[in-house]
Amino acid sequence: MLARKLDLHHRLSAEDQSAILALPHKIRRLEAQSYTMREGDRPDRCAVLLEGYAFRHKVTGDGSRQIMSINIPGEALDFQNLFLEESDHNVQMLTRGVVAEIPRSAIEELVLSHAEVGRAILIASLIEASIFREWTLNIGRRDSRSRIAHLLCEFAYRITAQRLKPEGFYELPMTQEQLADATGLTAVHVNRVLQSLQREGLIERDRRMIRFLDWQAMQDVADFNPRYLHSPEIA
Amino acid sequence: MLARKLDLHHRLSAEDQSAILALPHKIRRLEAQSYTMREGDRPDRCAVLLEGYAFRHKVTGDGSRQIMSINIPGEALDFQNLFLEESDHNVQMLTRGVVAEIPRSAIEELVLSHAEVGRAILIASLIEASIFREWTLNIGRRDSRSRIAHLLCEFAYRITAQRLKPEGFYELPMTQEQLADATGLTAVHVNRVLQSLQREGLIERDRRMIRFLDWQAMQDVADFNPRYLHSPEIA
DNA sequence: CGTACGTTTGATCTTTCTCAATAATGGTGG
DNA sequence: CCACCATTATTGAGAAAGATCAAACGTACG
Repeated sequence: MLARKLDLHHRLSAEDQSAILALPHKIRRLEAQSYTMREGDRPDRCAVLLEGYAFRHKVTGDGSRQIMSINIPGEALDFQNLFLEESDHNVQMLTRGVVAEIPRSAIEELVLSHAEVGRAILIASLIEASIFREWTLNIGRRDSRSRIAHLLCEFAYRITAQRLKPEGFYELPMTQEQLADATGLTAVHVNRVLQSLQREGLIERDRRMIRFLDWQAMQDVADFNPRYLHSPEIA
Repeated sequence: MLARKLDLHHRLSAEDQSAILALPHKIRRLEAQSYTMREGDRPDRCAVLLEGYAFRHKVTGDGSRQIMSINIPGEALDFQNLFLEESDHNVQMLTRGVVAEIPRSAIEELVLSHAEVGRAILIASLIEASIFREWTLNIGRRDSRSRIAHLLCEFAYRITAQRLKPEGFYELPMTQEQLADATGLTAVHVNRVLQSLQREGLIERDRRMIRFLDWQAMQDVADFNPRYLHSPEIA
């Protein structure tokens, strides 16, 4: 279950794979909104997301929230924290879901005894860092229309690469307020932009389902180039 | 020279230290604005910054630039790229400076033979990722005043922690246009905000020199909490 | 079937951008 | 050392994107 799902973007030997498989872990079912890590916590375990979606966020002193990334099934939620003393951000479930929790000590040992696994964890962490950089560009330098389109493209691309997407449409399990917190906008403005994308025939919406009517046009509006995802697969 | 400067935020054994010391490298003097890495390049070496300042940035399709971080002496510039196939961003010198260039292959071997060094590189990369996240929060959720104050605080804090700062003031080697590209603002607005911080007696400026007149007040304006820097030292 | 949460709409306000002009500054060649 | 040129900083006026506030409308779920 664990090794089949854990996506490390890096080929591992059978021996390394079975070392991962042998990792002690506890399967845990989580409700939407529950935290797997809070800013200030000492990380003592790593959750691997098996089902459902999660997100990372931080909050300013005056209480506004910025979401810094979305996590999809197959991704480890806590590599960003596990090797540091103290978490600098929150990790929260977007939907209900299932995680496998691995004790920190087991991973520490694995990394020291299996250098290639350490390398794989480094690579996965660096790819996430690349996503953070793209989000900084997105929020700092694109207008609201491109920003939102970019988020939609990234999500569609990633779930497609992970073979989680059925057929031209998908569920984006985020409220408009969460979308706003991910793009540095307000929920009201997100609502208006979504409506305008719909009016122009780029997407269709039903509830939280999004259907792309023109993938190429969306990519153009979004200024989306998947290079930063460092994905071996093609969408 | 190399190991004395390379700052890895992680204690290493004498054996690991001397392995780093033994790394083949070439000292190179670089002019301001010169690139050490461009988006799309295959990373084949890692530059360690010995003198001067550098920055990371990306450019949107319509040509606007977003700076994602500043690097100061002692930091490795290319851990973010070295373990991936293709660079997803540019790294450029802010000032003239000196770097030590280490071949990728030498680092790859070192990481596989010295697991603790690999761990140190992972930690350094994760700290940089934490800085990316804080910048996303800064740009997405703080107003222009806090944003700029935050950048000034971070820079002051980091050069202080690295013992590069002389005495209450320091040179921030950035034009107002670069400051704008780092904060998601325009140069004109940066100019006005700097003047207002000065008018209110928070900072003094002379050329690119910045003097903090009230460190606590600046931290308050900036909503600056150094936790995200994961720095062992105290400022 | 009521309540809490999320979405949509309209009106108005503010921050920040844009455009354009002027003033300083720094570095360079003579 | 000085004149010149390119870059950077500063200022003002007007425009625009997105925020804010407030209310109404839907919808899911207990």
